[in-house]
Amino acid sequence: MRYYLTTPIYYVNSTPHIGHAYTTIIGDILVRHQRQRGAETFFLTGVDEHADKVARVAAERGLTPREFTDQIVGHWQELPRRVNASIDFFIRTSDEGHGKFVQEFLQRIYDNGDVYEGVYAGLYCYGCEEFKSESDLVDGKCPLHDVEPEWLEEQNYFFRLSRYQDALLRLYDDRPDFVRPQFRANEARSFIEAGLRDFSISRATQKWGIPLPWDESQVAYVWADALVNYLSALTYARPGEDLRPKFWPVVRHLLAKDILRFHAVYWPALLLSAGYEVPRHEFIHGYLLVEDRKISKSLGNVVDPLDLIDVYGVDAVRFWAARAVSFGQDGTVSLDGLRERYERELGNDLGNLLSRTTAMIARYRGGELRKAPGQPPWSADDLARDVAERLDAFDVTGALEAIWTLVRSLNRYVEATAPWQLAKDEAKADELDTVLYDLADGLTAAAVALSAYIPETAPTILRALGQSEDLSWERVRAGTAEAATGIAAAPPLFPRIEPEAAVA
RNA sequence: CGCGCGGUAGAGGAGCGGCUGUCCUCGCGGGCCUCAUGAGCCCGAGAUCGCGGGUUCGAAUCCCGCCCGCGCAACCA
Repeated sequence: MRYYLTTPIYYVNSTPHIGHAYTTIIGDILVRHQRQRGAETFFLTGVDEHADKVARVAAERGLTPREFTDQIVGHWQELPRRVNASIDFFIRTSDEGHGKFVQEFLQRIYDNGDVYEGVYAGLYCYGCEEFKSESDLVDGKCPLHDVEPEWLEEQNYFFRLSRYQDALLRLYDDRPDFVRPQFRANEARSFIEAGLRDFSISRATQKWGIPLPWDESQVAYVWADALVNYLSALTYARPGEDLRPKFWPVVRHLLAKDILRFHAVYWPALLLSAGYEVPRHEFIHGYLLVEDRKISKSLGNVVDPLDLIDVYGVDAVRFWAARAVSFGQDGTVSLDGLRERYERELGNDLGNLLSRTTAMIARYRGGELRKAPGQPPWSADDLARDVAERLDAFDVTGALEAIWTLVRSLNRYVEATAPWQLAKDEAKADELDTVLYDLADGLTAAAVALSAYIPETAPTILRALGQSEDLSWERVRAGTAEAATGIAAAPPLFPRIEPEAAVA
């Protein structure tokens, strides 16, 4: 089994914000989970560097574009590290390997007769030396230069998107799960149905970019360059190895709704034209809308996710991202919400469960866990199947909720069996052993199941229970815990955070 | 105009044809426990599941209409 997952490549000249972290975190949860199930995985993220603005800013600073992006790409390389995303490769569209591949890719489209010369017309700002869209303008003027852009026409190359209308409709009809959630597929499909126009894939006025192989006076336009990263990375991520046979087309693209059209319409058409299979799935998620009542003093409404990690820890932020908003929908989140989740769910439900479990094993059995399975009122086996099914379908939130149901069951089990009562009665020693075992066992299974979400904390739980740190998915089952000794009352997994520190 | 999404207890969300409106987080009222991170558990108050029709033995869940909020409408990562 193979699983290749991508995030979009982020625009290098902007700043990482919570939304970028969100996509990267969710992607990592999916990949880590598949890895637990024994899949051979590949996880790709990176940056898009070929924008005219990059070249312009670089020139202002007396740098080459690549020198400039070398300076700012660090923020983006930092992002996966800080959210503990287990990426396999970080692509930059200025990579030599990418450029070479894009040229090959476009040449195939060209050879296939899908490219023709046409006239591209638009509003052009001479100050910026680029075309502007309506949304770029303020009061009809370029906000940077405060002048009205001029209508300009240039000769460049177009891709015959219109030729792929029927093929795309067939794709959507044959593969209802190509784009998920379903309502996004509907959106894309109705867009296609309304009729597709060819689009320009090159720019004559721009110099920073990948030259077209058949006309080096023009460079590839952003969408003809950036999307191809998903494929190009496979050709050079591991020197001397072509990963395409392994990971194409078992690719899953993760992206936010703003770039649905390019991924769900343009990209499959480009692939078909170039003779590649289309991706296995594209999952479109919504926006994380951060409620900015009492935060965002100087940063507008941009909350730096890295700051949140400093306060609450990476696992808490990952957990929150997966839990706070139903994955796929838009959702409003707040820093209060993060703190609540941290204290109530991670601290009280899970952290405290480990504390009380280990404390009782230490106190009543001198730290010895005996293998004495009972018939607890939950089924780790059902959980394993349910969670796997949900994560195969990108239901990151639902899968977590399912695991949390187990965590809550364990707390209820403690109350129902009252081990502190059993401990008072020598005749009930076996019963106590069973309860303690069931608790440790359930917690072991929960920790393994949760490890994709909270990769730092899960092994800590296993260690505290004297269990192996093996995260294989087969361990999410009843009776997974082994006998152990030397179990001591565990320190808090998610200690309370002082209010001062919590003010982000 | 068109297309899409949403409108569920005080707040925010799951649920999307069937056991009495079930569940989750927070808030509110009451109680239990003492293993534990001022943690845990139970009970309760609180909803005509936007409005009006229809389909069905049965609808929050499907269909039609309407109202309200949001998004998209093509070169905008």
